[in-house]
Amino acid sequence: MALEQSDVRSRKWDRTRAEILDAAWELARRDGVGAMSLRELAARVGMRAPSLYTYFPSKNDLYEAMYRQGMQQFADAIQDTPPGRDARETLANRSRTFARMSLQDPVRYELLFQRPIPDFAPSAESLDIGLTGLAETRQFAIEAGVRTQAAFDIYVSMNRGLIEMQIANEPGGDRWARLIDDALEMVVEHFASKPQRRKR
Amino acid sequence: MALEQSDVRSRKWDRTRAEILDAAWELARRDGVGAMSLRELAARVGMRAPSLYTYFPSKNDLYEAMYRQGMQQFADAIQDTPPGRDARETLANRSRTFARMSLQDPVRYELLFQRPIPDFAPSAESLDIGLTGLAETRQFAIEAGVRTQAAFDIYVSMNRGLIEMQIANEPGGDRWARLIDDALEMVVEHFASKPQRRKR
DNA sequence: GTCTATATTTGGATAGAC
DNA sequence: GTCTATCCAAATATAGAC
Repeated sequence: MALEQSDVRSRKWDRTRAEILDAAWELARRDGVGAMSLRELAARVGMRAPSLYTYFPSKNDLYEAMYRQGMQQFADAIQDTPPGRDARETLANRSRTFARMSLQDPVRYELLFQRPIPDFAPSAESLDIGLTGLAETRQFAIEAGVRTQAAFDIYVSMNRGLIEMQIANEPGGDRWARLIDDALEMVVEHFASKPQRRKR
Repeated sequence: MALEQSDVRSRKWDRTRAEILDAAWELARRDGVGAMSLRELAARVGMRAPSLYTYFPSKNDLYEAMYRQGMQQFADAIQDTPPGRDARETLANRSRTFARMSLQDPVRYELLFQRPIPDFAPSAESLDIGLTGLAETRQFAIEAGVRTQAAFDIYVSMNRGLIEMQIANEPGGDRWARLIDDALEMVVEHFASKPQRRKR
């Protein structure tokens, strides 16, 4: 069954759009996400700047597409993480995946979890992409004995703290990254080994 | 004993410079440290942009002055932190001071501990300002039972993680900030209550 | 020391021809 | 869809008068 012409056209359009997006990530990795210019981005895909507007109505829409794609990559990776023999292992595996994804591409981490561009705010729809995986992870944490929201917040902050120290102070190294497993196990052990009170 | 005329002049120059620096912090707090323009900064102190060059040779020199000042404020606050009854309390007090300073002015935190401006790198001299206080804190940590560099890195990362989660997700709130004391105590307890092996 | 005027660069975005 | 040409805004920084 032959494709409609409009389908062919839109598939080409999609491919070009994806190519621009790839080039945008490359450029962001080189110069920082805030220092990316449409002129240079266009040059990288063999175009002039105005042609980009065929694919993205504005620069913020480009950021939005990058944000959504990055968020989707995180969500996919988290949900593709193999479960362990118990909830505690599954939680550890997911945390490792999050750390690996973060360290693998610090610029993506920056765009998703810090606020590097003052004028850009991701859409609620894009923000939602990660919520399902996060809710699942929270359930594994509960099963692993990290029961309260506060305990889970500490757990997540421990992971994030080591990741951000690694990225900020020694990108590409492992001084902080190599501590992640032990540090997270410490948190789980702390909360799992004793009953948690609801209030203090 | 009368001041030399050159002293009078330089004191006025110092005052104006300090006034510009204050206005720069105000502006950075409002717009973000990367979105600060010299035109608006000048307007805030009743000047035109070119006049600022009498006090700062370039915008990067202004950033450098801000960085140094912010670093000095952190160093002073840390070293003015009252000691506790033992090393563990002193360590906790210092960590609380660091967190309080961070949350009190997130833009200062950002300038000092993240890299918000791609073209700006602080001088080695400015970076050194915090080193003495950090080395002292490390000593208190050792006395408190947080002996290895890795253990101290985890301790610091726990504090930083909670601070950054608070700033990034809920500036002005306390969802993560209120967990700092307990989380840091958990880390100290973990390392202090058992002998630490040098390697794993 | 401060000003006006301006150089220079760079950015996002649009108009309209092809 | 892509281009050239251009607009418009904003930024840092400098020259030279006062």
